[in-house]
Amino acid sequence: MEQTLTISIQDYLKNIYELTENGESASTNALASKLNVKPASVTGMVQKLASAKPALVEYQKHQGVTLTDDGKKAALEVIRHHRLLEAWLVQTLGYSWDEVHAEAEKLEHVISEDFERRIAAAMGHPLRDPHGELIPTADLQMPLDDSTPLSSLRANQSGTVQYVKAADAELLKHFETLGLIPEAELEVTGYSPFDHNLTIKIGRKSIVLGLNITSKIYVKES
Amino acid sequence: MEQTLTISIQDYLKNIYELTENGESASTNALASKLNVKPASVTGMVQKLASAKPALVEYQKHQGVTLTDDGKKAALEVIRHHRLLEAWLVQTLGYSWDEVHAEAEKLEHVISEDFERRIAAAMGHPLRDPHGELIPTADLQMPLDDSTPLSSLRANQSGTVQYVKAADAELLKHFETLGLIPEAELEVTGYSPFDHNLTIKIGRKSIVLGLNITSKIYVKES
DNA sequence: CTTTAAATTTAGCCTTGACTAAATTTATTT
DNA sequence: AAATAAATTTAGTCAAGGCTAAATTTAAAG
Repeated sequence: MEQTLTISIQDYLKNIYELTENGESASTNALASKLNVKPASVTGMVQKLASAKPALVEYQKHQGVTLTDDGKKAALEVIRHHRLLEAWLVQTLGYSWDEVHAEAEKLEHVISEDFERRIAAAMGHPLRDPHGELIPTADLQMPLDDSTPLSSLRANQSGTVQYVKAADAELLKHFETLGLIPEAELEVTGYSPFDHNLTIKIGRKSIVLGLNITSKIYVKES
Repeated sequence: MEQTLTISIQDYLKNIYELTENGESASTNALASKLNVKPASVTGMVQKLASAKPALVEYQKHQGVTLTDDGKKAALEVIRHHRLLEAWLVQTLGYSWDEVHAEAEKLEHVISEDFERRIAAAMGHPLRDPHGELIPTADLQMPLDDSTPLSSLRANQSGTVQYVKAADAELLKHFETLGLIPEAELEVTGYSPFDHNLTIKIGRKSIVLGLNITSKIYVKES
């Protein structure tokens, strides 16, 4: 019997935010598997969030959930905490790029606004976390992203890696080995229209990357 | 109707530790008022802790609680977290001496052992927190204290302030104003056997302190 | 030694947020 | 359009960890 640890409202909101970034609404099932909880439990919590004093989500039976403005603010608050913490842990405690996530995941829920301000100021109000993800501003707006997936570049285009979208540490390590880390500069030297593979030059080496990778590396074209 | 926020087991253990440092056992009532919880709730939790897989407390009806070795280890773990965090927050984020407590109170429960090791190492394994309280060692022993209350000194004895035992920020500020902070050096110039007041010289000023203060300032005689 | 007061425990209730199983709705096939 | 499959919701259960009120112990006072 698995111990059934309880998910915070903040986690619900954060995950709804992530699932709805594409404009679609989040399904009960998707949320459930993201949160490691049964769909029925999600339904219950979502109903509660929808009927909270200031409603945090918009919810219609069988139609999925969306965040209200209040809910979105709360979600961005947690995401800001998370990303600032990741940056902070890397910069001051020498955490590696792929170790910070779990620690930030726990701290994000308990730090004060004062703590948030202090670390933001100490780092000079960074725009992106160590993965390159955008950090919501202090007034809880998500900055516009001027990057595109590496997979959208073609031969002779070049750019600077902005961020790397990978959940698991193993993949992150792999990217790091390839040199595909934020700030890295690269140039596309070849494109295979058949399988969408790209040949890129990074530093002094030339490598071929499949779509599974090029769709996860975001670059700013230059 | 007050919202009834739930107290962690760690908080129970930490507070039992503090109440039993004098060798006595902790009463249900004392624990209840420390934790802002009703005595009946304490009884319930204490019974649970006593019958946990490895028992965390020793408990006999109407006799109060004591920590088992396992319970003491868990308590010292949290206390170590708390004190390391206070030191860390003061040193790296410029928190003032009296602001750190609340923040550390929240963080102490969620940081990983890795985080603990990192901040301890970054600070060079400090012995005391910013209040001067001893920090339990990495192997969870409470170091011996070689300090005595200022109230035990007499004329012509002098010492260095080790720590200041005050719960509320207001009192801490007062001590700070007087210059009674860790590392400060002072000399006792007078003693009134009637009311136990001490006249001390600290820096270039001379002040008279009552027992209410001298019993809370701990010094290392020199 | 009683009596009264104070502290503690018991018993039963309430809320939260999970869970399972059954019912219902929506979506997909044929 | 009917039948089946997949997703979602409802209903009822459970464990935690608070709470209150009543019962019981221990301690203090006369």
